[in-house]
Amino acid sequence: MRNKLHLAELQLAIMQVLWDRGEATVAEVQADLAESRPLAYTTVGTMLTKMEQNGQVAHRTLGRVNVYRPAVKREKVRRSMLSDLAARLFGGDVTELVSHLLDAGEVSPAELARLKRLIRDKEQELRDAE
Amino acid sequence: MRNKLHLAELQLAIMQVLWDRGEATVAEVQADLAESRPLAYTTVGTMLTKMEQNGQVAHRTLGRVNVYRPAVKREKVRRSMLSDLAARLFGGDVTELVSHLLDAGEVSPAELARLKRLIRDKEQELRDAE
DNA sequence: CGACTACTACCACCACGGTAGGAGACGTGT
DNA sequence: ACACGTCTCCTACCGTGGTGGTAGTAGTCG
Repeated sequence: MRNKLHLAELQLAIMQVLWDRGEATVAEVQADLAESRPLAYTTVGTMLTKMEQNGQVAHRTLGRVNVYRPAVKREKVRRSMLSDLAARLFGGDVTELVSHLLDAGEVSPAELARLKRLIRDKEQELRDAE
Repeated sequence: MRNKLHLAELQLAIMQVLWDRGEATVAEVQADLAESRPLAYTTVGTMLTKMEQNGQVAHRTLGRVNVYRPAVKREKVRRSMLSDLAARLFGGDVTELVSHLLDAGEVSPAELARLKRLIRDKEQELRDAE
């Protein structure tokens, strides 16, 4: 039984739409997804239904249209999937992970600066907690 | 057609064993996995076969035993899966990602220090490249 | 030699993500 | 009143990850 917080490819894409819009009809989701991945209307509908069964989205009926909304929090999913990957792929070694991130990705100097501040804040936080 | 660098749950666990040991027989993989997930010998064997078809592992026959070895580099997989997740889940926003990592996980002060140095190095690297 | 054991190879099967077609309900413009 | 377009719902299908049984084969030991 799959964890509700683990989202597959398309599911995640759909959730992004819902998170961004707050709620959306099948047509709206399909429209938003159309450029990156053109899908049949029914495909989106089916997926939404399955995701509702999984407890990942919920819907209310407005007139005769279903309006879907997220049933899991973006933050929760992010945290869950990320720490999952961190554990599985890096054995929880955060440093290794970030190192790969820096090597592989486009990290702008501005981002580096923000990262530095982030870490400083975290250090402060840990000190305060003591 | 799935990317060879995208590994599912069990596949990843198996790869970890192979990466750690360099190469291993089915029995060895099964033994290493036994504690975290007890699996039938045949399950491991089948999975290895499928992974060979996927080009993720290769094997040589030693006597009458198959010895499997990784056919993809740990670094490659890490980089690929990580940046994949970064893109899909955080829209490429590395700062957001690291922020979640710090909030969610156990980050020791020592790790924070290492992270700081990591970023400093990266900044230096970018400056030098200019 | 004959029984045991350790493996591999082949096959079956389920769950689920992903994809979509077709049926049927219903509001709307002419 | 009717044809149209729009929506939902049901059904189906494929690929693949994951799980394991069965059978055959090749060494090993009393």
